[in-house]
Amino acid sequence: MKRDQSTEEKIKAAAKKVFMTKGFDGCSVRDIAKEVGSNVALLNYYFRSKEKLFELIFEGAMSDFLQSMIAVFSSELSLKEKVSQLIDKEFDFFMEHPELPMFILQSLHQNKTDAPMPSHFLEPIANTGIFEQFEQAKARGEIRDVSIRNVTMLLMSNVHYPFMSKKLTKQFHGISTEEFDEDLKKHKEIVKELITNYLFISNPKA
Amino acid sequence: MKRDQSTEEKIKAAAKKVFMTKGFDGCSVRDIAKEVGSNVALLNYYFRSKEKLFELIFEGAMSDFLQSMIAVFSSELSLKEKVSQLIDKEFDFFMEHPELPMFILQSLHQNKTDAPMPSHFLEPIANTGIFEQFEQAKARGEIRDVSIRNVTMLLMSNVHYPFMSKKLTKQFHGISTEEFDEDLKKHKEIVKELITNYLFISNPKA
DNA sequence: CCAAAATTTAAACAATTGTTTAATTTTTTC
DNA sequence: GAAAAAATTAAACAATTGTTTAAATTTTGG
Repeated sequence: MKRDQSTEEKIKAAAKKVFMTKGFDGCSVRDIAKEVGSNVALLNYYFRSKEKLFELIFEGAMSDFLQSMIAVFSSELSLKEKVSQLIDKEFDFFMEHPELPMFILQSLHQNKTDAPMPSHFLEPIANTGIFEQFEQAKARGEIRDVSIRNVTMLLMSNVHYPFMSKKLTKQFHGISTEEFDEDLKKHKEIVKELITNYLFISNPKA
Repeated sequence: MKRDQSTEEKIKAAAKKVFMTKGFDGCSVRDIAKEVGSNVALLNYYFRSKEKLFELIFEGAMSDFLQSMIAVFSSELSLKEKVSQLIDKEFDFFMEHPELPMFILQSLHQNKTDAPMPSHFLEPIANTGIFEQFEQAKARGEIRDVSIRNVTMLLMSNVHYPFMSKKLTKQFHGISTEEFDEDLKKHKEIVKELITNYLFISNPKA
């Protein structure tokens, strides 16, 4: 029956590469086939349509996107250490996959459907108990009286945006990729200090 | 010679609307023509090609994008007040044009050319003297020893990203547009406090 | 080794793409 | 008001789009 598992995987890898860099609208199925080194018909043989193939790639990307978050939240650390580690791990992760934030946000942005995020993405995060840990820390007066939604916005802004704005930032300051990467590293440290300083009250209950 | 200035403007307005929401690759010239309520050929009569029309729209968007920044920097305020006002004004501006950050970053991201930003965009900013004001404040010990590039990254991240991530954030938290807008307002205040607290040393020279 | 199944290919499909041509309508100019 | 210029249209163009068909090739199972 099955002859070569690797063909299906090769197509997925090529599709991921092409979709990530050019976006759904910015590429043709022939672009992907060329990347695979095969015929266009093969793509539809395995994945029915361009749209179906894209949905598969997007789901995988979204899963990766949320994975590093879950790993940190599942640990047995204090909230302060979790926040610090989250910033660290997410930065390291996006250093390896710098195109991911843009791909996710752009795909959602141009997605016609307002379909809600499937629960299999969100439940694992809720199941880490991070929300309860946050509310308890707030109740104990260890952190500021700020909503977790606002903390999330703060974290995502500072972790995702720099990777999305590489071209704008490089052109804006007229700097090289090396200089930009230096700025990225420094930014990570600034954000860690900034957010932990803001969020955590130095003398709890005092 | 000229009959109706408004036709050219109507096409530009339609192109702006369509390009902004769907992106260059996500729309056809016929989409724009339909938005205008006229023929496709009219677009090329006025603007030669889809690409030329897009470049025009993009340049205008980039100009708007940087304009609110220049207005604040040109004022006679202290650095601290400028930073605070910048966040305020940029937020208000993007409330009116929420699709602008995504359009700019996405267009740059998929732009094949690595052409540098034209100087007519950057010079007005440099001419405000903001860079000198920043370095002087640093020399006086009023602000932290952090590069202006890192401050820029901090500001842009927190000001642009929330408008780009609306769909992700709404789906992530399962909230309505009204709730999201409330979060946005709160985010603005948090960012103002966060960045000014971080950047400005409370007791200079001490 | 041979038939059946699975895989891969080339070719064609109708629809859509950006652009151009040429004709028509509207406006301007004198 | 008639000739000239400008604006607008319909139609066609070649190329590209996603998808399908049918034939060819390769692999599998007995």
